[in-house]
Amino acid sequence: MSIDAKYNPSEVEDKWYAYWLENKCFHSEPDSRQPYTVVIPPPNVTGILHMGHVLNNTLNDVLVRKARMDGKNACWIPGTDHASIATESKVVAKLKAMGINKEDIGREKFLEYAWEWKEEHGGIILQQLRKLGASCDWDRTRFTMEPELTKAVIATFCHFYRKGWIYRGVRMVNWDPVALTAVSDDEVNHKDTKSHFYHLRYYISDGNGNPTDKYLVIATTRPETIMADAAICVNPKDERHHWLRGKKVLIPLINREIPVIEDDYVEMDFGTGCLKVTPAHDAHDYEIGLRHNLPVMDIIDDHGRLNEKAQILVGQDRFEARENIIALLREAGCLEKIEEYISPVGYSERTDAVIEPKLSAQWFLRMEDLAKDALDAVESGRIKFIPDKYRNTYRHWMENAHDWCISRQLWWGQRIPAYYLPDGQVVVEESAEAALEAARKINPSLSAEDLRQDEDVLDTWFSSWLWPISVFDPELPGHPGHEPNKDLAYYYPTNDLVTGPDIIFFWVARMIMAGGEFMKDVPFRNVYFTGIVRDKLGRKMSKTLGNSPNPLDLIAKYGADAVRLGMLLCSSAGNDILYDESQVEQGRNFCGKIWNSWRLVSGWTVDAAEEQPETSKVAVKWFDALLSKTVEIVEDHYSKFRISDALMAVYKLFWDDYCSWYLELVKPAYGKAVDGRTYEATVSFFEKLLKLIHPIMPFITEELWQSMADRKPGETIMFQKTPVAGEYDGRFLDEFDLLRNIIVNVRGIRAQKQISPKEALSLFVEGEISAELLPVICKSANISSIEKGSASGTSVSFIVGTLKLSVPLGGLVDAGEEKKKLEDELEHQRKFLAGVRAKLGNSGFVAHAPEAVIAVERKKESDAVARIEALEEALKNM
RNA sequence: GGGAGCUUAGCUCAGUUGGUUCAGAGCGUCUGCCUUACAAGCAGAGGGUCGGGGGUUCGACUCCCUCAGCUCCCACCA
Repeated sequence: MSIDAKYNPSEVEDKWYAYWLENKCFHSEPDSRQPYTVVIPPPNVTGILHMGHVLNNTLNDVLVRKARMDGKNACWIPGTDHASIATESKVVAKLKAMGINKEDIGREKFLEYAWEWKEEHGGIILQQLRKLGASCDWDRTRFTMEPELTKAVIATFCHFYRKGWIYRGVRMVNWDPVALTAVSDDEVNHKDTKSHFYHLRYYISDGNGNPTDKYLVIATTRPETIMADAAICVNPKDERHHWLRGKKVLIPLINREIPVIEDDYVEMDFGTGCLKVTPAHDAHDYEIGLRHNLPVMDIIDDHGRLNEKAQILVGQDRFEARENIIALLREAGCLEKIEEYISPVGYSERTDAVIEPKLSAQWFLRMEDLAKDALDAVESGRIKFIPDKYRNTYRHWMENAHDWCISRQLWWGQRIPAYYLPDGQVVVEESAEAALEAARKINPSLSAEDLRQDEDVLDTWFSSWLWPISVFDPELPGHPGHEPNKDLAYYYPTNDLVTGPDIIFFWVARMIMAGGEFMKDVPFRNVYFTGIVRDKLGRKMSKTLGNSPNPLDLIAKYGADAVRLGMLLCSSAGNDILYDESQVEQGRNFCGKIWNSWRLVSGWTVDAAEEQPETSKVAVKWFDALLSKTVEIVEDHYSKFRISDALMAVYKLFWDDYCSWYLELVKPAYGKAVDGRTYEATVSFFEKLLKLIHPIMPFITEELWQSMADRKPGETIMFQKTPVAGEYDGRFLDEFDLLRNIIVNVRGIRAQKQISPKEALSLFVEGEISAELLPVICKSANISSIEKGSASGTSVSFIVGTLKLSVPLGGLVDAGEEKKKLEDELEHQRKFLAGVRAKLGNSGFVAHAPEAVIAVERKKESDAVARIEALEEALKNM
């Protein structure tokens, strides 16, 4: 677009993205360069872009573009996750709206609908990422449920099964009686709910199943489950209940005999100290049941109704049964009292139904060895977490890792490759054919129809934990002996992973496990944890609050570069992000600044014969040095993943130093031409600045880089080399800073008549700054090297750069006050010196501190000595 | 209940084994400017006893103890 117009992002963004695609700028193949690899945290296939994705993928893209410009072979693998639960529930909802029930149409038909849905809505998010400028290698796009990756998942299951680490067990799941499915722990919302605490009498049995007149009292919120009780439990330390030892009690109404047992789990001061143990309907009770070998009786069906095992109230809903059983208990004289009670109750996130703990057979993967190795990978430093604090969280979890329940009662996902024989035996094989073959070794007469495959699918994370491996070589997971293919050998391990801390266990830890198991190597070197994006009031962004802006609207309004910068401005690793649209405005403003600065320079007329003015010489020398210094700082920030700091350093270099100082200094007077040398330098600076900014703001930098010179077809700023820091004179930079302070001060004095930096500079160089201004300059410029002149103490000399100025002090300094100040300073310096020397004399410090730290201390020591000498000298002369 | 972390300017946050120029940045606010790249701009200014208290030290935003407030993770008490 024309430089004379106002910058309009929407005019250039699609153009350059198409250009990059057309020239295969994102594509990577193994070659002799060093690879830089990242895999995207695969978003849900049917998801749409939200602010969290924007943050995550902007950070990822900055890292990838930076690495690419550093000359590495950058490869960013995009893809999506099939997200069993989320996707299945969306499909179920859609079918429901069409009047179709999942169970009625059956598995095959349902999956057809699901795939149809995926084809229709899947991958929208990947298109949206392009709007953001994400430089993914789209040729390598993967989907966790595509055939190749599914094969990898199944092979992995078989691998661990053969290894003996996968087993079938019983577990308490969160059953949603409305959706008729189990939901994961994090899909359960615990809400404090008003309920009742029912105190019930259980009469002691006489040993023959008949009640005696003695009884104990238990407190429960769920009286409708008493028919499933397996025991009454008390704390062994609870002396109040010692008389119950060895006794049996009778369940009210049905008079079934159950034992009294003892377990530490029971809190003595909660309720009555007696707990009814109902293994089938409470997770803790189930654990107790296991410890004490109690029978399990399940009296609630899938719809939350009492079944025939309950003996009474059969067919009633659990809440209805609760009301009714209270009446029966009251009649039977077993109801002691009812208390009001607030208790946390689990609700299904999706249906808001009260969750029913339900026992069911599940598949588990043993975590013990996997967790140990994965913990070591982080503890040993082979994987770094940014910020480091998440190591604690990680360690805590890994040391207490429970076995991983990998089965899900869903249809959308990889179906568990376990096949049951008619007699209940099970074979696990990669395919139905292989399973039949294996089954025939047990029973040769079996046919394919006799085998029944497990109905459940695998946890989504059981496919995404293979992601960093399977996206390159789907053959390898499950077959650790296989030779990695060319891609995997070249790109693995990946370098950095950018993701949220909420999935540190679900995903990050498990990828580390899979990496250790199949590659004997970590899947990535660094994990950068982003925070949660919140609104400016600190609330989580959510649909119901309506406080989440649509990123695409933002991009349309402000441009992708502005959105990226706005997002990065407030993002330090691991902290939550309080998003505010004003940050995006700031990004837009920065685009405008960059644009307009080139508008200025490109409009200059150049006269090669013109001599370069002194001020321009100084300005060029200064900015060249400052650029080098800033590049060093920026590199340091990037190396420590301080992205927002790197961004801010570049931002200030461009706006404050390049635009406000450099351009103002070299700008030719109105109607005059600029000299050739200054022009060349300016253009070269601008190009370097564009390269520094490109990883953060890819579109505007490409547009300007393309327009500032004739570029060859296919050329792009994406593959230009990051500017490298040259040698520079640090002292000169310091002097110039001093000069800037003085100029600022001169401006302040002459506030009524503002002068340009250039004017101020010449005033100073030509000695036109009057003596009366110097004491003020001295004060504001914080000049440390004030030298007392004559013994009378009436004049000072300033040393600024190579200039030495001397002026009378007049009555500005009180001699007595001054002496006191110097004495105090001397005192301080002596103490300081003693402290530093004590530190240096400490053999432990010298032995363990790095060389650089010791050097700093030595520098402090010599500086302090010099200061003390100077102060002593000054005091002597007063 | 168990674990982790946070508290620095009006807001959002930096502050790298305690050290002199370490009390900072960005935004916002206030003041003055439509100066021919840019009012989405330019030039300036003000603003914090670093949550409270105590301790260690020559010296503490930094280390220790304690109190208060907030956040997150895990478990959710029959």
